[in-house]
Amino acid sequence: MVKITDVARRAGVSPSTVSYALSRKRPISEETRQRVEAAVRELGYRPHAGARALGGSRSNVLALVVPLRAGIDVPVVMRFAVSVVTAARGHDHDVLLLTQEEGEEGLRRVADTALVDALILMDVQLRDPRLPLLRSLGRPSVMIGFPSEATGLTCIDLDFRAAGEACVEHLAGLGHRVVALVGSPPEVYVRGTAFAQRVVQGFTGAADRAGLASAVHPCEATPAAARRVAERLLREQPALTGVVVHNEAVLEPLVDAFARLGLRVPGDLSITAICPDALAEGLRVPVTSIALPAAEVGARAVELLMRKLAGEEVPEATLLPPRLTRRASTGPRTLA
Amino acid sequence: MVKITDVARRAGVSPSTVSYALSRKRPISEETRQRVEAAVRELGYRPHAGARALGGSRSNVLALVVPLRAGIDVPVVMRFAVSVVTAARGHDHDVLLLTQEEGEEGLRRVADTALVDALILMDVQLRDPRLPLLRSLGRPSVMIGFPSEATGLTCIDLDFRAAGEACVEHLAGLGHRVVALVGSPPEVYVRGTAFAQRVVQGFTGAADRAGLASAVHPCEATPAAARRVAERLLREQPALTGVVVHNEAVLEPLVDAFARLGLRVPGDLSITAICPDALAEGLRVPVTSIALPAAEVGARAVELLMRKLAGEEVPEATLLPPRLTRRASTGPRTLA
DNA sequence: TTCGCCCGTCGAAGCGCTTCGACATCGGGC
DNA sequence: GCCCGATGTCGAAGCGCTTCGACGGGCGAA
Repeated sequence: MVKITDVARRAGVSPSTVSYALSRKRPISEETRQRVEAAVRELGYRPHAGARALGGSRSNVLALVVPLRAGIDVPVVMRFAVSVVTAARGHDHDVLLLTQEEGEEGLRRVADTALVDALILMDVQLRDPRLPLLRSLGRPSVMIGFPSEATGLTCIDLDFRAAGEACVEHLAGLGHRVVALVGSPPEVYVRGTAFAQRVVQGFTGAADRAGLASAVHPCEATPAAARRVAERLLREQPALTGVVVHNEAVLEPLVDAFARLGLRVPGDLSITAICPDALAEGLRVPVTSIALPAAEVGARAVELLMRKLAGEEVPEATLLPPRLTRRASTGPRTLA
Repeated sequence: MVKITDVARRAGVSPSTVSYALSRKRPISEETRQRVEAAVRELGYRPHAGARALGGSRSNVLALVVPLRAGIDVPVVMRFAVSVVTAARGHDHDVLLLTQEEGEEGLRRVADTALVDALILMDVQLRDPRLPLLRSLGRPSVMIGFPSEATGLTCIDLDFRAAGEACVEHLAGLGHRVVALVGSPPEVYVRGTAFAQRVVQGFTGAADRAGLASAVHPCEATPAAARRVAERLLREQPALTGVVVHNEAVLEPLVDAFARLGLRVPGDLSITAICPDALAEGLRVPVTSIALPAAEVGARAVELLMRKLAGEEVPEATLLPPRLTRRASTGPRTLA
């Protein structure tokens, strides 16, 4: 193994100079640095990760905790993971993969052994048991998703309020005047899930600003509930022509229910959703939708972590702008 | 941070004794060990990973290289990854996630910096450019999948020959006397892909042993090709009642083609496949199939690596027994 | 000219752990 | 009763890197 002293000898300098030349933590003359870099190249020098971590108290490794739970969209998780790894490499860091299963003990372990410098958590729960731990870990962390109470921590996610707004604005732009939001199950709002409420706020606010008539309907995650909501919508808002769905589980049954009620999409009814692209694309009528920008979230999460590692202050909450993908389910209001 | 000297002081022994007590690399009296362990618990001691790696020249980290390429079945990859992480944790190791994108340079980097002790590669190509690198890396590695030439390396995968056999035996057991294999595209056989040829060998051998009439049909990965193969099968083997499909891309079109030709499954034709469970389950007629046992492959890969790290010799090739899942697509031969 | 300063470099002291050799103690075999 | 080999423990020497303090030389200011 070639070590720093070998490089030093070859370049005719001391080991500390080599270290400084490579880390640029102290001024080194251009000429000396050139010689050092040449020696590094010629010898194929690679600093020993363990030694570096021990000496410099930085391992240059991030922990990424991925969820396993049922109901998780695996391809989305994978996209997060890949974007995190790629972004981390861009900052000269590697990524250690932890499974949710390892739980708090796993987090504590990798943090306490200084195996990692910082952590990224995915699939954060509203009342996530790991929050107090994160606060006391003594290492920077970023959560992908928003728990109900995250003071002192850092979160990043899609801006669900803007997503709600974007859906409404899209419909308004197509001429729709009466819209409805089919939302999450009632208990989600009761628990105060941040992202669900944000959607409602965005939806309602945008509808008001655009002068649309609007209504919000929470909906259980069952096909039967979807059917009931569909019927109720038509009864209570006979002039309804635009629907926003923020409830993955009922999107398909809801579309079916509308069809069974004799409504054509988008002829009679335009539908937009906030859901994974795969779901929106796979339906009989592909649905105009806003998806979670996994790649961007991952990259930004890493960036936040790097800034925290550098001692910078970062915002507690980062919200990413939604992007709406037009598909077959939305069209201009037809004046029947 | 609590360090080994703190533990030593508390337990009233020297640091080296603590080290030996914990690693059990030298005999330590039961009583002393108890005291050391108590001190560890009371102080919440965690050995510093970097120091450990530096002192002991073992980082206790494995690298896992996951594929990104198009056409990759992401959930399957994820299942591999999770099983590798879980198995690694069972051996007190962590897992560093590398993306295929990083390429050979990434492998060299994590190996040369001693960030990892050993490597696991997924999605191995037949003539994988990384093979010579693996041989020269000076660290143990295991490949999931078989390249065409892997002397001196270690591979593990599903036993595709046995999978071919199992399909035939299942059909033979149901009374079928004339069977066909719809295989991979011709060029796959031309290139000598190990796993494709193994399936053919297993299929043919088992058919011969069972006294069945059999034929093998390579098939391009297009719906049109699937239709052509379906027609040809019926023309050339009029008495055909059993089909084995080893070509994910054409399974669905092939089933459709048979339906369009007026054959009912499994009434007229029994079909088995070697493909991911999700695909087999998702078809109109769920297909009896043999899937890649991702969890087991991952766990075994880690085990092989651990044995190599321990200096043991391990077999170059490990083949896992296939397991056939019965679904609706196979039934007894009906004597029309 | 001299003082003080900054630039560029060096030497040495760790970082926290493992491991090697040494040493003391204790039995058992002759 | 003595020697020898286990057995159990200790001290010290690294592992390869970073970093701190120091130092010499050059330069601008006084």
